[in-house]
Amino acid sequence: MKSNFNDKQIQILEVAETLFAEKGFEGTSIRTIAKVAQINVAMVSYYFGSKERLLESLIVYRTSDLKNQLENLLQEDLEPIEKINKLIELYINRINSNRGIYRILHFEFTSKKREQNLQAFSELRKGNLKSLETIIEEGQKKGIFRKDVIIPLITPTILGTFFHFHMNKPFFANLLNLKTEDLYNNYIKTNLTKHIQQTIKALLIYES
Amino acid sequence: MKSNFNDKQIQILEVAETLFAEKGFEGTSIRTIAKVAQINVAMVSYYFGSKERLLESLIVYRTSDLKNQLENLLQEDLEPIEKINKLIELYINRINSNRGIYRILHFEFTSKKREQNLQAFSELRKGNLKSLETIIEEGQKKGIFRKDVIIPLITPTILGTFFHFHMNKPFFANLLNLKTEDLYNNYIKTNLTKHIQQTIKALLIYES
DNA sequence: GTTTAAATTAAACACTTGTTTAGTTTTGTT
DNA sequence: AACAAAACTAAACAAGTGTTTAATTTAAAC
Repeated sequence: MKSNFNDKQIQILEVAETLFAEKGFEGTSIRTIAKVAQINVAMVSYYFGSKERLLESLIVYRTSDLKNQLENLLQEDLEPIEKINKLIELYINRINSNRGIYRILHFEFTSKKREQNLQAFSELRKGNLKSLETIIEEGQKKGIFRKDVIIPLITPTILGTFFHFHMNKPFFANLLNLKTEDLYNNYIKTNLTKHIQQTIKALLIYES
Repeated sequence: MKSNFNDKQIQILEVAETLFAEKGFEGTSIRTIAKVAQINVAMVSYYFGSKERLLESLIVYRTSDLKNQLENLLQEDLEPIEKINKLIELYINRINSNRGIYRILHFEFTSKKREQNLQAFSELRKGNLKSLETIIEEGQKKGIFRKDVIIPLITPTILGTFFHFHMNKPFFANLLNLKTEDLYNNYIKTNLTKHIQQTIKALLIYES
């Protein structure tokens, strides 16, 4: 799929992404975006119409290929628990290397004003949930997974754990002695990912 | 402990809490606060010094009694797993009935500008973590809990799951058919709480 | 009842906000 | 080279921002 945005638009989108993620949507002014992107203030209105529609464009720009990645995973020839582990890894890797946009989504999705604008995002999420359901039902049929788990609550556990950790980065970096960016990223890729996989596996398999 | 704020200040704080939670800190103007609280714009500066220090006061005002609640729980004569379950219930109940301030904390804590102002909050959290550690180590000594869990990552799983659910309220209310506020609240109190308890229990007890 | 301090007010201050306008420059096409 | 469309600009616009000022009202102390 070819991008509908030209070079200049992409330049603006990427600056906006960084700033929105750092200071929030309301906390970022068009003039700041223009200054950092080294363009005239009027260019944002010229290319995107308004600040609000710049945000919408940004979301479209960044969330258009996750769907395929998930569907490919579904097709792979793996045990259900392996698929779950890979799904968790995929989510974390993806969000971790697109921190900006996911932080923005996380922050702005609740705002009632924004609700309707982000409906495309809502559809994406429903699709993702369907993929997860498919995997878990496969495991249940095979008798590996327990049947009394509430599937829609598994995503909050996966993503919520990651986000809560990441949103409180200063706190955990201090607590766990992750002094450099590398140490922090490495902790996510290894320990945090493992913790989430361990948690979901236990939840799906443990019989009380 | 007696509150250091007078009636007028509390009135302002509670209006600010509602508005900050709804529209965010940057998204809320002092003039809006003044209008809703039916006071003059200058009163905020008069009583709190600045908008920023109004936020600090709000945090102090709202998070000063959680510590005791947790310490009382530690003293109770219960099995470790029961203590964990009660701790989860305590967290969710508390955050759920103080949604405003916790949403604000969740949103504003990451902002680099705010980091140092919220240090009191950081100390509170470290204390909470210590309490959780005590309970889990008790369970490990008794041979009930496995020993390879990363304790500091359990809080992110508990709170993250709850927050992720709650921050995406429109999405989950739609998905799970929770049409009224009551249905939504009831779902949190029953299903979501149970899911989190089930998850943490499985994580602590399940042996791979 | 007068004095003194606290509470409250409307107005002004200086500055930032998103957006639009009316030009100017650049680019591509014939 | 001439033209038209696209890209870009500085300036202005109206509205909103947090904070301060100086004046007034209310309350407490004597």
